[in-house]
Amino acid sequence: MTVRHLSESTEMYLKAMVELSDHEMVMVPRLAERLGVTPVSANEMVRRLGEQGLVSHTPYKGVNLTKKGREAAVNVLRRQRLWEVFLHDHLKIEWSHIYEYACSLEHATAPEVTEALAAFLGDPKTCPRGNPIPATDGSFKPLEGISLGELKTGDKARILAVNATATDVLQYLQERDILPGRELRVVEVAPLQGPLTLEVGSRITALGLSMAEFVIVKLIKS
Amino acid sequence: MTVRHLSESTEMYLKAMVELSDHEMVMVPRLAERLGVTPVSANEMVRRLGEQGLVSHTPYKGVNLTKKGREAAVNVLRRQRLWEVFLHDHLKIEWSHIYEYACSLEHATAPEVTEALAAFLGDPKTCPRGNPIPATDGSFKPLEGISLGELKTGDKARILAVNATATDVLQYLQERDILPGRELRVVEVAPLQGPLTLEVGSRITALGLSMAEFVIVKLIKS
DNA sequence: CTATAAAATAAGGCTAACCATAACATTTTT
DNA sequence: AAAAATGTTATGGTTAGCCTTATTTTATAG
Ligand SMILES: [Mn+2]
Ligand SMILES: [Mn+2]
Ligand SMILES: [Mn+2]
Ligand SMILES: [Mn+2]
Repeated sequence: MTVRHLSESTEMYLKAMVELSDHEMVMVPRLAERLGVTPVSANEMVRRLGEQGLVSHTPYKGVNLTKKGREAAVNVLRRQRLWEVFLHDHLKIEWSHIYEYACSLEHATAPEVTEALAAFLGDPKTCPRGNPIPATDGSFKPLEGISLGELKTGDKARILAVNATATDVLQYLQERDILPGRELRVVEVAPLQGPLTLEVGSRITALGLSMAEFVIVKLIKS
Repeated sequence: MTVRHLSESTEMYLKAMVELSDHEMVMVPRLAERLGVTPVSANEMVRRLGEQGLVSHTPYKGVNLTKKGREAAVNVLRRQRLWEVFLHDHLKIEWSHIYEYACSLEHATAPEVTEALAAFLGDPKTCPRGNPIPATDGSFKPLEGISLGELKTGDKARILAVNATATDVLQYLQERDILPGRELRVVEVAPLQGPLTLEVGSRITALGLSMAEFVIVKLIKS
């Protein structure tokens, strides 16, 4: 019954599932990509997670989290985002590095430490990448935003969150001032999956579609 | 040349070696006890550590750290003790739990995080268990104290450090106010490895020899 | 110097996560 | 309906860390 200690790998699979698509089914090869393993390895792991009652897999349809799995996953998210706040606000670690470091610490954090950290930080509601921090009971309101990649030429929007995880991608975005809170305007959308041209604070930047997928925005004016 | 990422297990073996006896040789079965593994497993691990140039093992004489191994070990100590300070002073985690929690976090802490944490904490010199915190370059002055088990009846001493690691042992000591900074007097030393009777702050406590070994004191008056 | 205790090694096993390569099943596209 | 693309499974590996049981080697105490 009690959720005994889950391995780092297990926690990363579960977290990847909420990050990729909360509640919807995820194809196993998508999980594999996100986690940097082969589809065969991801299938093996999904079988193990299934045996532990953390996920359910319908072949050719996808995997999703069970109640138990989702609880564990959301708890990992909580730990990760609390550490992100600490690393950013208190340790003054560079924004583009905090995800990576928090992603290590999250697996080494006991419940008592998690709750003490939350209290120390003043129960923050948002992490530096713009995402909501789940409460102790697992509740959190997902962002009501759309991907930057869905905007059309001329649209104006405010950046809500940046969901990239790779440090180099985060650094690339940080250098271009594509950060939570910033406002932007879509100057042009190139055809054929081409790049977006953006104006962010009087600065013009081109951004590939795959990177734009990571940026969650709220439309201000279309 | 560069010390790439060492596994948690590797770091724990190295740390155990400095904790058990800095610079002196350690018998492999002593390491095994400290780490809670069988002597066979410890021997296997020592072989692997030897292959990586972290330790050198002379059969029937003992193991010791190489320069490279000691550097890595001391760095683990630094991380551990910095986290202990954070957990104790900022998160207000109960004293008897901080070793255990810091012992998880230490392996998940990148150099940049370690240094930022040290700066945040104001470069503390001592951890809540009384031990010195090694500097970035690995330097630290070991405590010049003796084990509480070496005291004689009538001796007065001040507790410098408590080197226990098991949470239940730490809790036992905490309950009896056997903490760094406290002063005590040895009321009686029972013969045949028997317990010590101590007076700690007007309170009389009996303490087994094996626990007394964990307590490092400075003799005030004999 | 020999008996005993302690340390080490040999041998065989286990599990969690990974890998590659190949075969197979299903869905999607044409 | 067939072809192509995608997802899954089968098979056989690897590595790090653990385990047990049995044997061998060395140190040490009498
Ligand atoms: Mn992680
Ligand atoms: Mn540890
Ligand atoms: Mn073997
Ligand atoms: Mn197999």
